[in-house]
Parts: sequence; structure tokens; C-alpha cells
Amino acid sequence: MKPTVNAKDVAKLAGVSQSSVSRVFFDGAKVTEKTRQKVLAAAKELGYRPNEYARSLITNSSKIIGLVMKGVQNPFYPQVLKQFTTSFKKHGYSVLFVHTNNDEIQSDDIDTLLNYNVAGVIITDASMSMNVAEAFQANRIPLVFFNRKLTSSQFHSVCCNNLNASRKIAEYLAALETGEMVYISGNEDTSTSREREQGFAEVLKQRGIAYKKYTSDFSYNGGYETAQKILSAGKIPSAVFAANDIMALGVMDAFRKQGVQIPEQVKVIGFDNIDMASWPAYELTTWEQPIEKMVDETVNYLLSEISEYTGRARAVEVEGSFVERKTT
Amino acid sequence: MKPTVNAKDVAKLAGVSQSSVSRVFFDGAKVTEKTRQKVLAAAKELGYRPNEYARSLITNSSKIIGLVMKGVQNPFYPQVLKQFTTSFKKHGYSVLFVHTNNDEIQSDDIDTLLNYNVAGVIITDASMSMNVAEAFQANRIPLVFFNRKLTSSQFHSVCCNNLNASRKIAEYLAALETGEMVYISGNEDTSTSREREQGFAEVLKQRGIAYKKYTSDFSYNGGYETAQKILSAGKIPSAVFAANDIMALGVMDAFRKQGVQIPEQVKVIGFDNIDMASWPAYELTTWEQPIEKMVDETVNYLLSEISEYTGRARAVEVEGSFVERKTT
DNA sequence: TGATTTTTTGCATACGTATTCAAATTAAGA
DNA sequence: TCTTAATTTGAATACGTATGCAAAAAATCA
Repeated sequence: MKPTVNAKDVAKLAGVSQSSVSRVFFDGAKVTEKTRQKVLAAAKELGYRPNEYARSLITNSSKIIGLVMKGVQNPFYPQVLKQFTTSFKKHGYSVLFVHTNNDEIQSDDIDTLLNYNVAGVIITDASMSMNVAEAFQANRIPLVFFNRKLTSSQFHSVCCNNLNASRKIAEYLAALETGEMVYISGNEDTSTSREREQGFAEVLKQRGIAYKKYTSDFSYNGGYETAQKILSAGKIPSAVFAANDIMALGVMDAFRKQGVQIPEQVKVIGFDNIDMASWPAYELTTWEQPIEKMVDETVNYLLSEISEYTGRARAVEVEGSFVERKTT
Repeated sequence: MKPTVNAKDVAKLAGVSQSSVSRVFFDGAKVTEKTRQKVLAAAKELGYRPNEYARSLITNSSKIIGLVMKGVQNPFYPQVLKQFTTSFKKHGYSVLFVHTNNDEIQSDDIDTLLNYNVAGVIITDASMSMNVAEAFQANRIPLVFFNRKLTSSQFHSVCCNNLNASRKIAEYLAALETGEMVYISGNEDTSTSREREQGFAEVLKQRGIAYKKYTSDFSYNGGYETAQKILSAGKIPSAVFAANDIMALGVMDAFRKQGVQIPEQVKVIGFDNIDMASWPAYELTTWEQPIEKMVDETVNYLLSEISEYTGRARAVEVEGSFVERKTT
């Protein structure tokens, strides 16, 4: 009893050589229509499917994309995961999912990715020490930081245009209020958090509006606790800009619990436009990150680097859009 | 220039045979401590890592688990994904993530899993036609339905004890109210939805309490719209039991929008105990699904079937627990 | 120490595919 | 129809690892 049927078996049944079978199943190889039909018929009869491991071994390449993710609690990321998976499927790639608990990717995760000789790597919501990222470069494996940017510009990244977005948000708020505002950052070592503050601060300064910064962690509870701190500091700010939606929701709930009226007493703005932002319980004004465009950018870059590695890196910025709801 | 360093290179440097190198990196093989050290030193110097594809090819097995998922919008599932990934990592397995849009898994997704000769498969929040599931059995690939159960008992499944849970919920509600209640189902073809109704109906009937059933789809919007239908039907039910939390949240928001007081006018109960259920904006009474236990059960079953395939299938039921909050 | 058993090592081979190169077939040209 | 060019096919090989088997080494026993 032979469990797996291989190309040779198909070849025998079809009356051709193993090479021909291989050529039928390998895109871009030349075969006569006649033999193709014979092979396909035989393959179907035997239930043949090419062994992906033998393929990867001989071609020294794989059809697997490594996707590293941390914040599955933030609904933004499952959404991203879904889009990546469906998009790559269209192009014949599968997704190896790697979850990291730490901010920084563990070296054993890297090992996994290298052992599987992944065709490309996407890192979302996590950072990575420089020398680890260089390990991928050394192996000529294209790498994209998604929604994160490294200070060093030698790595490719795809983000929303945070600077522009936060400027627009500040301008919008400045047109409504002039009292002291609050910015709630996420984890301070993230580019997203820093950039969103930068644009916000820039415009407010220009308009002569003060703001106070609170540091949090991109989580609902973080937002909730920060809002409590804000209230216990005594003065209710005219507006709060949270670095992402999920924190903004926490902020709203904490304010409401204390009877603070939104938007009458304080305006709240988030970032991402996750599903929940549109829920009637929140109706959060926010900035929409164009996930689809960002994913497309990432996929296209990876595919082009996979087909021909250049190592050329760029910080891609995609424009998002303002979504006005009931919290402002 | 040779890009990849292989076992032979290491062997040469260490002054041993390729077989010995292989044995050092293969768990359960015998090597002297002395040669092990020599090999490890050489491997480190050269930056050697075993080629996973060659391994899989020769052993005709892989260290990959296929995880098929549909509802990434429901926060319950990202949580599940995270737990599976971390748990399998501990055991040396990686997760190939497959997202399916349809209720039923596509055959090309199956092909992907079979091409990669996955060591095991987990299917969450999606069903699968019988003959497809049989394809896995034919290849002796262990398969688990997670949080779903097929009518046919020839497949392994891991669920929360839905019957018991929904009975307890009904008893709890019956002790508080006697007016007509509502059950909101998810997609009707899911075992979870059916079982949760069954236990609920059983107890209510016994207590002489009427209930009306609305069919929805496990989504927030579905819950929201259903609540609107309930209200437009005229009479406010004494209690609503939604087949999952995310629908319950939609129900709450719809009720509130219409000024219906929870829990004074209507009580609401969900199922899952997702993070959001505990948010101050909701404080939803619900039933907690013990994700960790369910994941452990699944992982243990798969690992044991991987090490020795028996094909023996069972419908495992894990006990959850009632979480009382402010909506009842 | 010498004989015998146990353990470790190396050699050779197999896994299933892609691909080079020469042979064979087909197509084109006259 | 015959020659020549172009295309398709098949045979052989390589990818990097695990493993059966025999040889070598080490350990055990007397």
C-alpha cells in the first residue's frame, strides 16, 4: 500500500515522463495541449497533488508568507489579518501566522520563519531589533513593517500618513475648541504613536492651544484608566485625541461613568475606524486607516521583491480619511 | 558564493559525517556528547539551520497545523487564534492560517492544507461538507471542529457544554421573570446555535414560559437589527438571550437607542464572555467559554493523534461558567 | 587482557520535484 | 518531398535531510 501518489505514478498512467507531469503543474513551463490533457486526466484519476515540500526543496523558495502580529485584542488587526490572507491566497501564497507576546519579536519566531524559508515577512504591531531585521536582509527575504516604521530607513514600511492625519484632526478640533486638550499616546516606542502626536502638537502650537500628553498602551483598559487620571487631575480638557480607537472607547466609557458629557463637555477623537467606532453606543469620530490600500501596497511590494529581489526600501504612506460622528 | 549552509558543510567543519549532524538536530536520536558539542559549535559558526522542507520531504510529515477560521469580526476568535498559536509553538508546531469567507470551506483551501501535508487541522466557526472532511480522514490527518459540531459523530469536536449552559441561563432568567422571552439564534446551521436554543427551550417549557425565536447571524449588526424587529413587533420581551455576546451588544445598543431600559424593562444575556462584555458601557451578563481549556483539549487531542493516529473521534464538551453583570 | 555485547558512527540511499541537455518530434521553408 | 529550424519530450541529476545497515568504537564481562 502506497499512501502518497507522486508524479511518477501519474507519468506511468498517462504514458509520459515524470518531467512532463512536472511541467504541467509548474506555471510557465511548455507542454503540448495533448500531453497536458493526458496528464491532467491521469492526475485526477489518481488524486495527485504536487508535494509542496519537494517543490520548495528543489526551487529553494516557498509559497509561504510569514505574518507576525501582536495585538489581536485590537480589532484593527484581525481585520488586517483577514485581508492579507485573502489577498495572498489570490496570488498562490499561504500565511504562516506568528503571534508574539512581547513587543519585540522573539528569536525563536525568527528561526521558525527562516526554517520555513518564507518568501516574505510582514510585521504588524510589533517591533524588531535591528540585527534581527538584518537577518532577513542577509537571506534576501523581503520584509515589511505594517503600521509601524523603524527609525532606520533601511527597511520597508507601509503606514497611513499619520502626520497629515493628526494635523487634520488638530485643525478640526482647533476650529471647535480653544481650551487645553489631551493627547493619549500608545506605547511610546511606536512610530505611529509618535507621529500622531507630532502632527497634532505641531498644529496646536501654531494655533496657540495647549495640550497635555498621557502615555498609555493602545488598549481599552489603558484608555479607561487614563481617562480616570485625566478626571482626577481636576480639569476636564476641551478635547481628547487618543492614538487609536480602542483607547478612545475606553476613554468614552470612563468619562460617561463619571457623568461627563461627550461631546458637550469634552470631545473625543480616535484613530483607525474599527467596526466598533460606528456602533450606536459610541459613534466615535475618528480617522479611517485605509486597510485595503495598505494591504495592497504591502502585497504588491512583497510580490515584486519576491519575483526579483532588490532590497530597496521605502516608507510608504497611504492617505486615510476623516470620519465625523457624534463625539465631536 | 553558496547562500544556504547545509548539514554537509557543518559535518565537514566539525569533522564528522552528515548523518551525525542530522542526528544532533533530530530529537530522539543518539549521539555522543562530544560529537554533539563539536556539531553545535560548527553549526553555530556557520549559522546552520535545518531545512524544514527537506525534513518534511523525507519524514513525510510536517510541523504545521492548519487553522481554518471565518469570523474574525467576532473578538472571540482572534482570542482563540492567539491561544492556539502560542500553545502549538510550545510544542514545536507552526500555524498555517486559512481564512474562509463562505460558511463552508472552499476546496482550494483544502488543497492548500493537503499540499502542505499539515500535521493536523482545526476548523473554527465554519463547517465543511462531509466528503471534504473525509478527505482528511483518508489522508489520516487528524481534524477537530472547534466550537462547532457536525451532526455525524465520526468527527472530533471540542465545544463548551452548550446544553448545560443554556439550561442554566434559562433557569436563571426563569427565576427573575415569567413574561415571554426571546432567543436570538446565530446562523441556523450551526450546532452552537441549535444547542443553545435547545437547552433554553427545554427549561422554559418546563417552567411554562413562552419564548419567541428570531434568527440572526452572530454579528453585531444582526443583533442590532433583530432588536429593532423585536421592538417593532410591539411587545417588549421580559428577557433576550442572544446566542453570542457580539449580537447581545447589538441588541443592547438598539434597545437603548429606543429608550428601553436594561435590565429594568428587558434583561439581556449573551454567550462567550468576550472582553467587551465586561466594558462599562455594557456590563453584559453572559456565559464564559473556557477558551484555555478548550484549546488545551484540542491541542492534546491533535498531538496524540499526530504521534499515533487512531481516527477515534469524540464530541468533547468543556464546562463553562455563568458571569453575572448588570444586564440582568 | 581478551572475548563479547552494546553503542555510536559513517556510508549509501530515498523522499518527490524542477531543470539541464540531448534526443526526438513537429513545423517551416523551398 | 527533403532540409533545416523550432519545439517538445525524456533521461539523468540535484536539492538537504533522515534512516537502515554494516563497520567501528566503546563498554561490559570474565
